[in-house]
Amino acid sequence: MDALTINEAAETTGWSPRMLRYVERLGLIEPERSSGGYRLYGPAELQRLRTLRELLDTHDLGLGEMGFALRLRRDRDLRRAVEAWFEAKVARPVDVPAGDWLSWEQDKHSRLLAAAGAPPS
Amino acid sequence: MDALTINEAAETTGWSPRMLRYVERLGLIEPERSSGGYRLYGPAELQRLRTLRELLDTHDLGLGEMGFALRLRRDRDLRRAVEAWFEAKVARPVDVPAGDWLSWEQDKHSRLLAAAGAPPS
DNA sequence: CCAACCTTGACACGATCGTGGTAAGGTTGC
DNA sequence: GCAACCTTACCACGATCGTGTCAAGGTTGG
Repeated sequence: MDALTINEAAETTGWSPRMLRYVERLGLIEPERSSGGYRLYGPAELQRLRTLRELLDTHDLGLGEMGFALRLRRDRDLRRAVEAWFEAKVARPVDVPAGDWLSWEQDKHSRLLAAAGAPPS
Repeated sequence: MDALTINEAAETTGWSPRMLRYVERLGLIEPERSSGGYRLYGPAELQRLRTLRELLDTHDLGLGEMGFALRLRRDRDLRRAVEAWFEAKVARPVDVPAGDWLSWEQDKHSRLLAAAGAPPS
């Protein structure tokens, strides 16, 4: 057989079965299912589980943070919005009439989107 | 005067003073300081505070997640490691001798780093 | 067919997050 | 010089996270 059930996968990867289900719910590793609904972990999933553990340990990350990273890479709008916000720190427009910035509402947002493009730091 | 103190900034942005300090501790918005140590919020910071609020609301984000996004964009190693892990989901090598993958320890990591490069989804 | 395993769902519980308050002391500006 | 504001540093407290355990029921395979 080429696929392990959840307890076997837990033993060879060091994760607990509970955590494997949690990791799946975060969308990070979603194993195939048997016709009856059993999770089936293949070599690829097992390896990814091991490297995931290593990634979390070496960079002191949490699963939630990896879940957010996944969201970032799946949701293009979100990614662009977040990047735009950070870019604004650099690409600050100064052509706003003094005294007017208090009423300068966030339609600036669109301007930010137009000015996309990250300079190599 | 062109810069507001923390309470004034709080009033015009809707954040609480407490939260402004928190946002600062996360590294998201770090206002200048007066010679005596008072935080001084200029137009740019005020605008960023407003757009930050909007970003969090429209995408249902938390400050912690934005803090992580900041980490991602500041720490090149972290960003590459995270990306490499996600890329591995796609760029799965199959040239591992069958039955041997159980002992295939995570020195694969280096291979992953070597195989960087995102295909346009 | 039946023991051993898996499924989802619920309750639990310490740790961290998001947010507020308060205290002790320094800064500003009229 | 002094009232009003700011600073940092704590204690607090509900909410969520990470993780475990248990219960009721379905699946697998010899």
